[in-house]
Amino acid sequence: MRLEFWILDVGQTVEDGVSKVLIWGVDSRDGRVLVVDDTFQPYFYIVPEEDVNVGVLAESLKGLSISDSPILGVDVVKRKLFGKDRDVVRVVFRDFDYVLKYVKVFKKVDGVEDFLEVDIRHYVRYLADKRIRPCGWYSAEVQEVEGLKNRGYSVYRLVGDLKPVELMDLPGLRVLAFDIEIYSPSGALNPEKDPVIIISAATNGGVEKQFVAKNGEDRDVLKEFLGYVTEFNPDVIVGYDSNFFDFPFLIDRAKKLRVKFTVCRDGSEPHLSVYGHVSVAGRAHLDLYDMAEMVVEVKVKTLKNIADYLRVMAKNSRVLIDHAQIPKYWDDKGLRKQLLLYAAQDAKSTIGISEKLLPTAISMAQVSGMPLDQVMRAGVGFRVENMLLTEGHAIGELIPNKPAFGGGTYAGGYVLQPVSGVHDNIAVFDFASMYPNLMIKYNISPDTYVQPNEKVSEDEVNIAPEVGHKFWKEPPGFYKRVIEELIAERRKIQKGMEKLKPQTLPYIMMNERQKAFKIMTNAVYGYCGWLGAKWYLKPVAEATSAWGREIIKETIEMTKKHGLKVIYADTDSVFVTNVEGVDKFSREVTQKLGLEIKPDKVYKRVFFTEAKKKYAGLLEDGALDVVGFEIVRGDWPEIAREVQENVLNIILREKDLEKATKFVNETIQRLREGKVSLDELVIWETLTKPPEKYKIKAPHVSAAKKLMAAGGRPEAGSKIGYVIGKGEGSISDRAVPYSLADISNIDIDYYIERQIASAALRVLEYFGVKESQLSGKKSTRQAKLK
DNA sequence: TGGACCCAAGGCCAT
DNA sequence: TGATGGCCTTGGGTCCAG
Repeated sequence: MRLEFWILDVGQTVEDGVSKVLIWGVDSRDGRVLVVDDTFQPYFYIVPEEDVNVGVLAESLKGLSISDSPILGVDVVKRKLFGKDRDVVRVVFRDFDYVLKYVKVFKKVDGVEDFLEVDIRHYVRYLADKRIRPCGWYSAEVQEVEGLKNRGYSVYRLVGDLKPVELMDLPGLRVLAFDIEIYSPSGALNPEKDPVIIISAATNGGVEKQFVAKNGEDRDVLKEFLGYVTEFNPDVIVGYDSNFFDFPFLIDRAKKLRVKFTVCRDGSEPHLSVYGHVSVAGRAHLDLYDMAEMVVEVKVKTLKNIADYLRVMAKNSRVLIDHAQIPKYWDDKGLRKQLLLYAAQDAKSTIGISEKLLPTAISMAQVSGMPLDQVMRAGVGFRVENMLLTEGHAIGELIPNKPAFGGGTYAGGYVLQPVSGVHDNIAVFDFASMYPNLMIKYNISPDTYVQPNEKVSEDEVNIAPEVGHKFWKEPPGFYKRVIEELIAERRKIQKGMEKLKPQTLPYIMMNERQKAFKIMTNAVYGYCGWLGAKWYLKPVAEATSAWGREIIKETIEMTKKHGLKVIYADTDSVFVTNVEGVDKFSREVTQKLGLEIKPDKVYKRVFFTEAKKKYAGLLEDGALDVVGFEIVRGDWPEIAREVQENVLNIILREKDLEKATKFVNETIQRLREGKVSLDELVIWETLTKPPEKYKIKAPHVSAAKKLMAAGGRPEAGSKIGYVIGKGEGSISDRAVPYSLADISNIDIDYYIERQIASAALRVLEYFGVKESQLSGKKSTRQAKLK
């Protein structure tokens, strides 16, 4: 029979010595299905030493396989490695568990130089070789496996083809959000001792559930929750920090209570998988914290902050309870209601966030070819690499092993020193996707790179400026093909969108998809310069940025010839005086340089200091656009950012220096009078490693250590919020964690001098305002006292 | 002995 | 666990005038 289904998750197993690929999905009749393919065999390649006869080598390897061996075939095949033809030996297995064992055996054979593709997981290879992408519709010839009813899904065996179906719609996915609360008087969160008092759940169908401990007993909480998961049978499970908190705690707690934690579709228990991800078989588990990274506007990525930014909850109905207060709220019968409400809101926020972000995750899975539950957990490099596997296989390129060493840094984009001051009527032009287009134009790719010692005629190759790397003009390289395909796909989607109504689900999905194509296109350059990339080749990255510098410098020269003044330029953009004829200029640049340059925006007025990568301007619609300044930085306290924003607004809109200065002084006055809340003074910084591993003394590290002393658990990746208190010693000595701080013990002078005045003067200094004109500076104060 | 100056570490942002 | 360019703060050191 034929089965039409949408791929939700992909896994693998070995049964009776046979490798099987497990494809979980939702069929076109809203049924949940598992399609098993046992016809695809794992394999790897052996590269012979030079001067070794590959046929002889293959024969000698064949001799090593014993009668009941899992080896199904040893053949000589033609492939390419970095564009060079190679004859290699392909060894096919029945059971992927044997691959590494046989690598050890074959290593000892004379004439074997290297092994390739031994570390490619079976299902990853399956998807790449067969060009199957998760989160898409497929049609398969299958046979139902009987006797497996009443599991909430049907099982099929693939007996024929499996081919894509052009369908943009999504199946009716069932999404479950969950969130747990722990009763831990010590605050140490120990699953051996501390019960799970509340599990809150919310579904995309609007159902909300709560499983609450009775008399502090949590065995039933877990059991009832598991019962509900089985009953609702979700396709997608979402949490917030669920990879590192909710799931690990529940798994450990269930072990302690001897409750089988059966959240997987097949009744098994979840396990820790690649990229530090908790994998739930048959369902896609997404930790939305992984997606919070994309929300760059939110600097401190708590569930509440992300939910508020995405407007998934009504703000005024919020209950907020500090984690340390949970035991108190639980113990007090009067307060417990609030705790239950708080817990319910967390689950509701989580399902709300998932509704906004799931289309993005699905699109990234489609474009990268990675399963939905891994794609947002995996780094950008792995997403690109996964996408490249498919194309590599299609053109017979072997996947290289990661380089063991080498590398080093190389020069990047060119940044022009800005002309400082205020400029009126400035147009900004951008080269659209500059690096990918350069890679296409000059055929820059790991398989077109010409080794320095190779003899070539100059008209056969493109030679990069400054660095001199050469790339064959023909045939089209691996990257060129991939990038052109990505661009073409994106155009196709954009064209399809023209027929759709905005705000509808199909439109939103297609918009997310075209964005995903753009993101992946632009990520190829970053990938090629990444030391962890299998296709890492420094000259590829180095040549791309060198051509980029050439292009932007030529553009700057052309601008001058057109009589336009260049105010600033950074990598792929130029800021020029906006006069009549700028359109002609951009057409000429596009034509002469063979790379499309487009007008991006126009500033009615824009301000530069002497610093690069910092400017602020008024756009034509009147909005203030701030780039690089403290206003947009998460490591400056709100009070300083607010002052700077007001100063910039006053200067750009009203050109009123006195008014701007007055505003700063009023804020300083407000701070002195204690009319400022602690929240406005908190400085947030990320702990990038455990506090004890820092070589230096720094305020956020010192604050983190104080937090630990008070029972907190800051770790690598935690955002530390701190304020600077009064007293003796360095700033670090006086950094106090936000939660332990007292507004009456704030070092007012520090905030005035180092934060408010510092941020304000960054702008005001260019208009001649001196430090001494800002009231309450320590120096002036001391002078007065004298 | 205190201030000027320099540098490395660290974090975040622009592209 | 994509890249480089760049700004800025902090702490710690040296040098030197007084």
